Amino acid sequence: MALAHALLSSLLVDGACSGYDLLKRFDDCISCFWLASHPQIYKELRSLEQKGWVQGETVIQVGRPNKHVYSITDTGTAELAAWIGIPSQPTTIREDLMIKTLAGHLVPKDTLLAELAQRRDLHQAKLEILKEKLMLLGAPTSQSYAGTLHYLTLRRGQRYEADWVAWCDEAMVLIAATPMDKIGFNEIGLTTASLTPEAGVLV
Amino acid sequence: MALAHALLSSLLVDGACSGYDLLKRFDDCISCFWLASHPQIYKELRSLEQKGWVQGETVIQVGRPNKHVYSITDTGTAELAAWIGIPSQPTTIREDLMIKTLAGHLVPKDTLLAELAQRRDLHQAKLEILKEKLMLLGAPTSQSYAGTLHYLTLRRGQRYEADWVAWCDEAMVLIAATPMDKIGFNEIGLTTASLTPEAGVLV
DNA sequence: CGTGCCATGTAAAGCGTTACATGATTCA
DNA sequence: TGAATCATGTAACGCTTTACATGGCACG
Repeated sequence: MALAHALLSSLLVDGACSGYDLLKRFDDCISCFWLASHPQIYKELRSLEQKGWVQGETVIQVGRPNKHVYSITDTGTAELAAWIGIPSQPTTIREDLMIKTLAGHLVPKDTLLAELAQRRDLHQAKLEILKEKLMLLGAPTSQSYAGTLHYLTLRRGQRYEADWVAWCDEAMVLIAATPMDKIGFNEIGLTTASLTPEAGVLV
Repeated sequence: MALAHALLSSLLVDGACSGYDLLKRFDDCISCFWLASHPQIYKELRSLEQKGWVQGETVIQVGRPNKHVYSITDTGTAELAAWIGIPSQPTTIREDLMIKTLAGHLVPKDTLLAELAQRRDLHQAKLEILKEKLMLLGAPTSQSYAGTLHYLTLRRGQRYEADWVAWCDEAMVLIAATPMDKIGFNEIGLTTASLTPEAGVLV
Protein backbone atom coordinates (compact mmCIF):
# COMPACT_ATOMS: atom_id res chain seq x y z
CA MET A 1 0.00 0.00 0.00
CA ALA A 2 2.82 2.39 -0.50
CA LEU A 3 1.06 4.45 -3.15
CA ALA A 4 -1.21 5.64 -0.38
CA HIS A 5 1.80 6.73 1.62
CA ALA A 6 3.42 8.38 -1.36
CA LEU A 7 0.29 10.48 -1.79
CA LEU A 8 0.14 11.31 1.91
CA SER A 9 3.79 12.36 1.88
CA SER A 10 3.29 14.65 -1.05
CA LEU A 11 0.24 16.28 0.51
CA LEU A 12 2.19 16.71 3.71
CA VAL A 13 5.44 18.03 2.28
CA ASP A 14 4.24 20.03 -0.70
CA GLY A 15 0.78 20.91 0.56
CA ALA A 16 -2.83 20.20 -0.30
CA CYS A 17 -3.74 19.75 -3.95
CA SER A 18 -5.96 17.95 -6.44
CA GLY A 19 -5.49 14.53 -8.00
CA TYR A 20 -4.47 16.24 -11.19
CA ASP A 21 -1.79 18.21 -9.36
CA LEU A 22 -0.54 15.05 -7.70
CA LEU A 23 -0.22 13.47 -11.11
CA LYS A 24 2.03 16.33 -12.16
CA ARG A 25 4.05 16.09 -8.97
CA PHE A 26 4.61 12.44 -9.76
CA ASP A 27 5.76 13.30 -13.26
CA ASP A 28 8.08 15.92 -11.90
CA CYS A 29 9.79 15.28 -8.66
CA ILE A 30 8.36 12.12 -7.20
CA SER A 31 9.03 10.26 -10.43
CA CYS A 32 12.56 9.42 -9.42
CA PHE A 33 11.27 7.03 -6.78
CA TRP A 34 7.59 6.43 -7.48
CA LEU A 35 5.25 6.42 -10.45
CA ALA A 36 1.48 6.37 -10.71
CA SER A 37 -1.07 6.74 -13.46
CA HIS A 38 -4.11 8.97 -13.13
CA PRO A 39 -6.76 6.28 -12.63
CA GLN A 40 -4.65 4.95 -9.81
CA ILE A 41 -4.28 8.32 -8.12
CA TYR A 42 -7.95 9.29 -8.34
CA LYS A 43 -9.01 5.89 -7.06
CA GLU A 44 -6.55 5.89 -4.20
CA LEU A 45 -7.53 9.39 -3.12
CA ARG A 46 -11.17 8.35 -2.84
CA SER A 47 -10.18 5.36 -0.76
CA LEU A 48 -7.95 7.52 1.45
CA GLU A 49 -10.85 9.89 2.00
CA GLN A 50 -13.05 6.99 3.06
CA LYS A 51 -10.44 5.98 5.61
CA GLY A 52 -10.28 9.55 6.87
CA TRP A 53 -6.60 9.96 6.07
CA VAL A 54 -7.24 12.80 3.66
CA GLN A 55 -10.05 15.30 3.35
CA GLY A 56 -11.36 16.61 0.05
CA GLU A 57 -12.97 19.94 -0.74
CA THR A 58 -14.41 21.05 -4.05
CA VAL A 59 -12.88 24.24 -5.35
CA ILE A 60 -15.08 26.07 -7.85
CA GLN A 61 -13.06 27.69 -10.58
CA VAL A 62 -13.91 30.12 -13.32
CA GLY A 63 -12.66 29.48 -16.84
CA ARG A 64 -11.56 25.96 -16.02
CA PRO A 65 -13.05 22.79 -14.54
CA ASN A 66 -13.71 22.65 -10.82
CA LYS A 67 -11.27 20.64 -8.84
CA HIS A 68 -11.24 18.51 -5.77
CA VAL A 69 -8.47 19.58 -3.42
CA TYR A 70 -7.28 17.04 -0.87
CA SER A 71 -5.40 17.74 2.33
CA ILE A 72 -3.89 15.30 4.78
CA THR A 73 -5.73 14.89 8.09
CA ASP A 74 -4.27 14.34 11.54
CA THR A 75 -5.23 10.68 11.29
CA GLY A 76 -3.44 10.51 7.95
CA THR A 77 -0.36 12.15 9.38
CA ALA A 78 -0.35 9.74 12.31
CA GLU A 79 -0.75 6.79 9.94
CA LEU A 80 2.15 8.01 7.80
CA ALA A 81 4.38 8.42 10.84
CA ALA A 82 3.49 4.93 12.04
CA TRP A 83 4.21 3.46 8.62
CA ILE A 84 7.65 5.03 8.51
CA GLY A 85 8.51 3.11 11.65
CA ILE A 86 7.72 -0.28 10.10
CA PRO A 87 10.88 -1.75 8.51
CA SER A 88 10.44 -2.26 4.78
CA GLN A 89 12.08 -4.44 2.17
CA PRO A 90 13.90 -3.14 -0.90
CA THR A 91 11.80 -3.01 -4.04
CA THR A 92 11.83 -6.14 -6.11
CA ILE A 93 13.78 -5.33 -9.21
CA ARG A 94 12.42 -6.22 -12.61
CA GLU A 95 14.79 -5.05 -15.25
CA ASP A 96 14.16 -5.95 -18.89
CA LEU A 97 17.58 -4.79 -19.94
CA MET A 98 19.30 -7.41 -17.80
CA ILE A 99 17.28 -10.20 -19.41
CA LYS A 100 18.29 -8.82 -22.77
CA THR A 101 21.91 -8.71 -21.67
CA LEU A 102 21.82 -12.27 -20.38
CA ALA A 103 20.44 -13.61 -23.64
CA GLY A 104 22.30 -11.07 -25.75
CA HIS A 105 24.26 -13.67 -27.73
CA LEU A 106 21.00 -14.38 -29.58
CA VAL A 107 21.17 -11.15 -31.53
CA PRO A 108 23.87 -9.36 -33.53
CA LYS A 109 26.25 -7.26 -31.46
CA ASP A 110 24.95 -4.04 -32.96
CA THR A 111 21.41 -4.77 -31.81
CA LEU A 112 22.53 -5.17 -28.23
CA LEU A 113 24.85 -2.17 -28.38
CA ALA A 114 22.07 -0.02 -29.82
CA GLU A 115 19.76 -1.00 -26.98
CA LEU A 116 22.44 -0.17 -24.43
CA ALA A 117 23.17 3.17 -26.08
CA GLN A 118 19.48 4.03 -26.10
CA ARG A 119 19.18 3.31 -22.40
CA ARG A 120 22.36 5.16 -21.58
CA ASP A 121 21.01 8.29 -23.23
CA LEU A 122 17.70 7.97 -21.42
CA HIS A 123 19.40 7.78 -18.04
CA GLN A 124 21.80 10.55 -18.98
CA ALA A 125 18.88 12.83 -19.79
CA LYS A 126 17.23 12.10 -16.42
CA LEU A 127 20.55 12.70 -14.75
CA GLU A 128 20.85 16.17 -16.27
CA ILE A 129 17.39 17.10 -14.99
CA LEU A 130 18.24 15.91 -11.50
CA LYS A 131 21.56 17.76 -11.51
CA GLU A 132 19.69 20.95 -12.32
CA LYS A 133 17.19 20.38 -9.53
CA LEU A 134 19.98 19.76 -7.07
CA MET A 135 21.70 22.97 -8.17
CA LEU A 136 18.53 24.97 -7.59
CA LEU A 137 18.14 23.44 -4.16
CA GLY A 138 21.64 24.48 -3.09
CA ALA A 139 24.14 22.90 -0.74
CA PRO A 140 22.79 20.17 1.53
CA THR A 141 24.47 21.72 4.55
CA SER A 142 22.54 24.97 4.15
CA GLN A 143 19.15 23.22 4.35
CA SER A 144 16.52 22.91 6.99
CA TYR A 145 15.88 19.41 8.26
CA ALA A 146 13.03 18.88 5.79
CA GLY A 147 15.21 20.41 3.08
CA THR A 148 17.95 17.92 3.84
CA LEU A 149 15.50 15.07 3.47
CA HIS A 150 14.31 16.45 0.15
CA TYR A 151 17.90 16.79 -0.96
CA LEU A 152 18.53 13.16 -0.09
CA THR A 153 15.70 11.90 -2.29
CA LEU A 154 17.01 13.87 -5.26
CA ARG A 155 20.51 12.74 -4.47
CA ARG A 156 19.33 9.13 -4.52
CA GLY A 157 17.85 9.71 -7.95
CA GLN A 158 21.05 11.31 -9.15
CA ARG A 159 23.19 8.43 -7.94
CA TYR A 160 20.79 5.93 -9.46
CA GLU A 161 20.85 7.51 -12.91
CA ALA A 162 24.60 8.10 -12.82
CA ASP A 163 25.15 4.47 -11.90
CA TRP A 164 23.07 3.32 -14.85
CA VAL A 165 25.01 5.54 -17.23
CA ALA A 166 28.29 4.23 -15.88
CA TRP A 167 27.22 0.61 -16.21
CA CYS A 168 25.96 1.11 -19.75
CA ASP A 169 29.32 2.61 -20.69
CA GLU A 170 31.17 -0.29 -19.08
CA ALA A 171 28.93 -2.79 -20.84
CA MET A 172 29.29 -1.20 -24.26
CA VAL A 173 33.08 -1.13 -24.01
CA LEU A 174 33.32 -4.72 -22.84
CA ILE A 175 30.88 -6.09 -25.39
CA ALA A 176 32.60 -4.23 -28.20
CA ALA A 177 35.91 -5.71 -27.10
CA THR A 178 34.75 -9.32 -26.76
CA PRO A 179 34.56 -11.41 -29.94
CA MET A 180 31.42 -13.48 -30.44
CA ASP A 181 32.40 -17.11 -30.25
CA LYS A 182 31.01 -20.36 -31.69
CA ILE A 183 27.99 -20.44 -29.42
CA GLY A 184 26.76 -17.47 -31.40
CA PHE A 185 23.25 -16.35 -32.12
CA ASN A 186 22.66 -18.67 -35.05
CA GLU A 187 23.98 -21.87 -33.53
CA ILE A 188 22.33 -21.81 -30.14
CA GLY A 189 19.89 -24.51 -31.21
CA LEU A 190 22.63 -27.11 -30.99
CA THR A 191 23.39 -26.49 -27.35
CA THR A 192 19.82 -26.50 -26.03
CA ALA A 193 18.33 -29.24 -28.20
CA SER A 194 20.00 -31.94 -26.13
CA LEU A 195 18.19 -32.31 -22.84
CA THR A 196 20.42 -33.55 -20.07
CA PRO A 197 18.52 -34.02 -16.82
CA GLU A 198 20.94 -34.89 -14.06
CA ALA A 199 18.78 -37.61 -12.55
CA GLY A 200 15.64 -39.47 -13.59
CA VAL A 201 14.19 -40.96 -16.75
CA LEU A 202 12.65 -39.06 -19.65
CA VAL A 203 9.11 -40.08 -20.57
CA MET B 1 5.32 -9.78 -20.53
CA ALA B 2 8.92 -9.82 -19.47
CA LEU B 3 8.51 -12.66 -16.97
CA ALA B 4 8.02 -14.91 -19.98
CA HIS B 5 11.29 -13.69 -21.44
CA ALA B 6 13.12 -14.04 -18.16
CA LEU B 7 12.06 -17.69 -18.05
CA LEU B 8 13.05 -18.23 -21.68
CA SER B 9 16.46 -16.65 -21.04
CA SER B 10 17.12 -18.87 -18.10
CA LEU B 11 16.14 -22.02 -19.98
CA LEU B 12 18.35 -20.92 -22.83
CA VAL B 13 21.42 -19.89 -20.88
CA ASP B 14 21.37 -22.33 -17.96
CA GLY B 15 19.55 -25.17 -19.67
CA ALA B 16 16.26 -27.03 -19.38
CA CYS B 17 14.75 -27.44 -15.94
CA SER B 18 11.52 -27.62 -13.92
CA GLY B 19 9.41 -24.81 -12.53
CA TYR B 20 10.79 -25.58 -9.13
CA ASP B 21 14.35 -25.27 -10.41
CA LEU B 22 13.50 -21.98 -12.05
CA LEU B 23 12.19 -20.75 -8.75
CA LYS B 24 15.55 -21.52 -7.19
CA ARG B 25 17.40 -19.87 -10.05
CA PHE B 26 15.35 -16.78 -9.41
CA ASP B 27 16.21 -16.87 -5.73
CA ASP B 28 19.85 -17.30 -6.58
CA CYS B 29 21.22 -15.57 -9.57
CA ILE B 30 18.33 -14.02 -11.42
CA SER B 31 17.14 -12.31 -8.25
CA CYS B 32 19.41 -9.35 -8.81
CA PHE B 33 17.30 -8.24 -11.75
CA TRP B 34 14.03 -10.17 -11.63
CA LEU B 35 11.82 -11.82 -9.04
CA ALA B 36 8.91 -14.22 -9.33
CA SER B 37 6.81 -16.29 -6.98
CA HIS B 38 6.04 -19.93 -7.60
CA PRO B 39 2.40 -19.59 -8.66
CA GLN B 40 3.55 -17.09 -11.21
CA ILE B 41 6.28 -19.32 -12.61
CA TYR B 42 4.14 -22.44 -12.88
CA LYS B 43 1.36 -20.51 -14.54
CA GLU B 44 3.62 -18.74 -16.98
CA LEU B 45 5.33 -21.99 -17.98
CA ARG B 46 1.97 -23.55 -18.87
CA SER B 47 1.10 -20.52 -20.95
CA LEU B 48 4.49 -20.62 -22.67
CA GLU B 49 3.96 -24.28 -23.49
CA GLN B 50 0.59 -23.44 -25.05
CA LYS B 51 2.27 -20.87 -27.24
CA GLY B 52 4.89 -23.41 -28.23
CA TRP B 53 7.78 -21.37 -26.87
CA VAL B 54 8.79 -24.07 -24.41
CA GLN B 55 8.24 -27.80 -24.36
CA GLY B 56 7.62 -29.81 -21.21
CA GLU B 57 8.46 -33.42 -20.47
CA THR B 58 7.62 -35.36 -17.35
CA VAL B 59 10.65 -36.83 -15.63
CA ILE B 60 9.81 -39.77 -13.39
CA GLN B 61 11.94 -39.80 -10.29
CA VAL B 62 12.46 -42.35 -7.56
CA GLY B 63 12.41 -41.24 -3.95
CA ARG B 64 11.05 -37.82 -4.81
CA PRO B 65 8.10 -36.30 -6.69
CA ASN B 66 8.12 -36.44 -10.47
CA LYS B 67 8.95 -33.24 -12.18
CA HIS B 68 8.06 -31.45 -15.35
CA VAL B 69 11.18 -30.34 -17.18
CA TYR B 70 10.82 -27.53 -19.68
CA SER B 71 13.17 -26.69 -22.52
CA ILE B 72 13.07 -23.74 -24.86
CA THR B 73 11.93 -24.44 -28.43
CA ASP B 74 13.19 -22.91 -31.67
CA THR B 75 10.06 -20.77 -31.78
CA GLY B 76 10.77 -19.64 -28.24
CA THR B 77 14.36 -18.81 -29.08
CA ALA B 78 13.25 -16.82 -32.11
CA GLU B 79 10.69 -14.96 -30.01
CA LEU B 80 13.30 -14.12 -27.41
CA ALA B 81 15.68 -12.82 -30.06
CA ALA B 82 12.95 -10.69 -31.59
CA TRP B 83 12.02 -9.29 -28.17
CA ILE B 84 15.60 -8.25 -27.47
CA GLY B 85 15.47 -6.06 -30.56
CA ILE B 86 12.46 -4.08 -29.34
CA PRO B 87 13.64 -0.99 -27.38
CA SER B 88 12.42 -1.09 -23.79
CA GLN B 89 11.86 1.49 -21.10
CA PRO B 90 13.61 1.53 -17.72
CA THR B 91 11.66 -0.09 -14.91
CA THR B 92 9.37 2.22 -13.03
CA ILE B 93 10.89 2.67 -9.63
CA ARG B 94 8.78 2.30 -6.54
CA GLU B 95 10.91 2.78 -3.50
CA ASP B 96 9.32 2.85 -0.05
CA LEU B 97 12.47 4.11 1.56
CA MET B 98 12.39 7.34 -0.44
CA ILE B 99 8.84 8.06 0.68
CA LYS B 100 9.98 7.47 4.22
CA THR B 101 12.91 9.78 3.70
CA LEU B 102 10.76 12.52 2.21
CA ALA B 103 8.36 12.45 5.17
CA GLY B 104 11.08 11.59 7.66
CA HIS B 105 10.58 14.72 9.74
CA LEU B 106 7.42 13.07 11.09
CA VAL B 107 9.35 10.61 13.21
CA PRO B 108 12.24 10.88 15.65
CA LYS B 109 15.67 10.91 14.05
CA ASP B 110 16.55 7.55 15.52
CA THR B 111 13.61 5.89 13.83
CA LEU B 112 14.71 7.13 10.45
CA LEU B 113 18.36 6.33 11.11
CA ALA B 114 17.46 2.81 12.22
CA GLU B 115 15.52 2.22 9.02
CA LEU B 116 18.44 3.47 6.95
CA ALA B 117 20.89 1.30 8.86
CA GLN B 118 18.68 -1.73 8.37
CA ARG B 119 18.53 -1.17 4.65
CA ARG B 120 22.22 -0.48 4.40
CA ASP B 121 23.00 -3.84 6.00
CA LEU B 122 20.59 -5.63 3.71
CA HIS B 123 22.24 -4.20 0.62
CA GLN B 124 25.69 -4.81 2.06
CA ALA B 125 24.84 -8.49 2.53
CA LYS B 126 23.64 -8.81 -1.06
CA LEU B 127 26.78 -7.03 -2.19
CA GLU B 128 29.00 -9.57 -0.46
CA ILE B 129 27.19 -12.43 -2.17
CA LEU B 130 27.59 -10.79 -5.56
CA LYS B 131 31.26 -10.07 -4.96
CA GLU B 132 31.80 -13.75 -4.26
CA LYS B 133 29.98 -14.77 -7.41
CA LEU B 134 32.06 -12.35 -9.46
CA MET B 135 35.23 -13.76 -7.92
CA LEU B 136 34.21 -17.29 -8.87
CA LEU B 137 33.47 -16.19 -12.41
CA GLY B 138 36.92 -14.68 -12.88
CA ALA B 139 38.15 -11.73 -14.90
CA PRO B 140 35.69 -10.37 -17.49
CA THR B 141 38.40 -10.31 -20.13
CA SER B 142 38.98 -14.07 -19.88
CA GLN B 143 35.34 -14.90 -20.66
CA SER B 144 33.57 -16.24 -23.69
CA TYR B 145 31.00 -13.89 -25.21
CA ALA B 146 28.16 -15.46 -23.23
CA GLY B 147 30.38 -15.37 -20.15
CA THR B 148 30.95 -11.66 -20.63
CA LEU B 149 27.20 -11.09 -20.78
CA HIS B 150 26.72 -13.09 -17.60
CA TYR B 151 29.47 -11.09 -15.96
CA LEU B 152 27.73 -7.87 -16.93
CA THR B 153 24.48 -8.86 -15.24
CA LEU B 154 26.29 -9.68 -12.02
CA ARG B 155 28.29 -6.50 -12.34
CA ARG B 156 25.07 -4.52 -12.63
CA GLY B 157 23.82 -6.11 -9.45
CA GLN B 158 27.09 -5.34 -7.70
CA ARG B 159 27.00 -1.69 -8.74
CA TYR B 160 23.36 -1.41 -7.73
CA GLU B 161 23.89 -2.77 -4.24
CA ALA B 162 27.10 -0.80 -3.74
CA ASP B 163 25.31 2.37 -4.75
CA TRP B 164 22.57 1.75 -2.22
CA VAL B 165 25.10 1.17 0.53
CA ALA B 166 26.92 4.37 -0.39
CA TRP B 167 23.72 6.42 -0.42
CA CYS B 168 22.58 5.02 2.93
CA ASP B 169 25.92 5.99 4.42
CA GLU B 170 25.68 9.48 2.96
CA ALA B 171 22.13 9.85 4.22
CA MET B 172 22.90 8.69 7.74
CA VAL B 173 25.84 11.08 8.07
CA LEU B 174 23.88 14.03 6.74
CA ILE B 175 20.79 13.36 8.82
CA ALA B 176 22.86 12.89 11.95
CA ALA B 177 24.56 16.22 11.28
CA THR B 178 21.40 18.23 10.58
CA PRO B 179 19.46 19.51 13.58
CA MET B 180 15.70 19.03 13.51
CA ASP B 181 14.10 22.46 13.29
CA LYS B 182 10.79 23.96 14.33
CA ILE B 183 8.77 22.20 11.67
CA GLY B 184 9.47 19.04 13.58
CA PHE B 185 7.45 15.87 13.82
CA ASN B 186 5.11 17.08 16.52
CA GLU B 187 4.20 20.45 15.06
CA ILE B 188 3.43 19.52 11.48
CA GLY B 189 -0.28 19.84 12.08
CA LEU B 190 0.01 23.61 12.18
CA THR B 191 1.44 23.92 8.70
CA THR B 192 -1.01 21.68 6.89
CA ALA B 193 -4.23 22.61 8.65
CA SER B 194 -4.47 25.86 6.72
CA LEU B 195 -5.55 25.18 3.18
CA THR B 196 -4.27 27.73 0.70
CA PRO B 197 -5.56 27.15 -2.81
CA GLU B 198 -3.97 29.64 -5.19
CA ALA B 199 -7.12 30.37 -7.13
CA GLY B 200 -10.81 29.71 -6.71
CA VAL B 201 -13.33 29.62 -3.91
CA LEU B 202 -13.64 27.00 -1.19
CA VAL B 203 -17.04 25.34 -0.90
C1' DC C 1 8.45 -36.40 16.01
C1' DG C 2 9.13 -31.99 14.01
C1' DT C 3 11.43 -29.33 10.48
C1' DG C 4 12.79 -28.60 5.96
C1' DC C 5 13.33 -29.90 1.20
C1' DC C 6 11.19 -31.56 -3.12
C1' DA C 7 7.43 -30.51 -6.37
C1' DT C 8 3.20 -28.69 -7.92
C1' DG C 9 -0.92 -26.63 -7.82
C1' DT C 10 -5.67 -23.43 -6.84
C1' DA C 11 -8.15 -19.29 -5.52
C1' DA C 12 -8.80 -14.70 -4.05
C1' DA C 13 -7.48 -10.27 -3.57
C1' DG C 14 -4.74 -6.36 -4.61
C1' DC C 15 -2.08 -3.47 -7.55
C1' DG C 16 -1.17 -1.31 -12.11
C1' DT C 17 -1.68 -0.25 -17.08
C1' DT C 18 -4.26 0.84 -21.12
C1' DA C 19 -7.99 2.32 -23.62
C1' DC C 20 -12.13 4.86 -23.78
C1' DA C 21 -14.78 9.05 -22.55
C1' DT C 22 -16.04 14.03 -21.71
C1' DG C 23 -15.87 19.04 -22.28
C1' DA C 24 -14.15 23.64 -21.68
C1' DT C 25 -10.22 26.89 -22.57
C1' DT C 26 -5.95 28.70 -24.52
C1' DC C 27 -2.41 29.24 -27.87
C1' DA C 28 -0.28 28.90 -32.52
C1' DT D 1 -8.58 24.62 -36.90
C1' DG D 2 -5.88 21.63 -34.38
C1' DA D 3 -3.24 20.71 -30.38
C1' DA D 4 -2.31 21.16 -25.63
C1' DT D 5 -3.73 21.97 -20.92
C1' DC D 6 -7.08 21.51 -17.19
C1' DA D 7 -9.78 18.04 -14.64
C1' DT D 8 -11.94 13.78 -13.71
C1' DG D 9 -13.69 9.56 -14.35
C1' DT D 10 -15.03 4.16 -15.97
C1' DA D 11 -14.01 -0.51 -17.59
C1' DA D 12 -11.27 -4.28 -18.87
C1' DC D 13 -7.43 -6.64 -18.50
C1' DG D 14 -3.05 -8.36 -16.81
C1' DC D 15 0.44 -8.95 -13.43
C1' DT D 16 1.76 -10.05 -8.56
C1' DT D 17 1.21 -11.44 -3.93
C1' DT D 18 -0.66 -14.18 -0.29
C1' DA D 19 -2.91 -17.83 1.64
C1' DC D 20 -4.39 -22.44 1.34
C1' DA D 21 -3.44 -27.30 -0.07
C1' DT D 22 -1.02 -31.90 -0.71
C1' DG D 23 2.29 -35.64 0.30
C1' DG D 24 6.50 -38.24 0.49
C1' DC D 25 11.41 -38.27 1.99
C1' DA D 26 15.46 -37.22 4.86
C1' DC D 27 17.71 -35.64 8.87
C1' DG D 28 18.40 -34.64 13.72
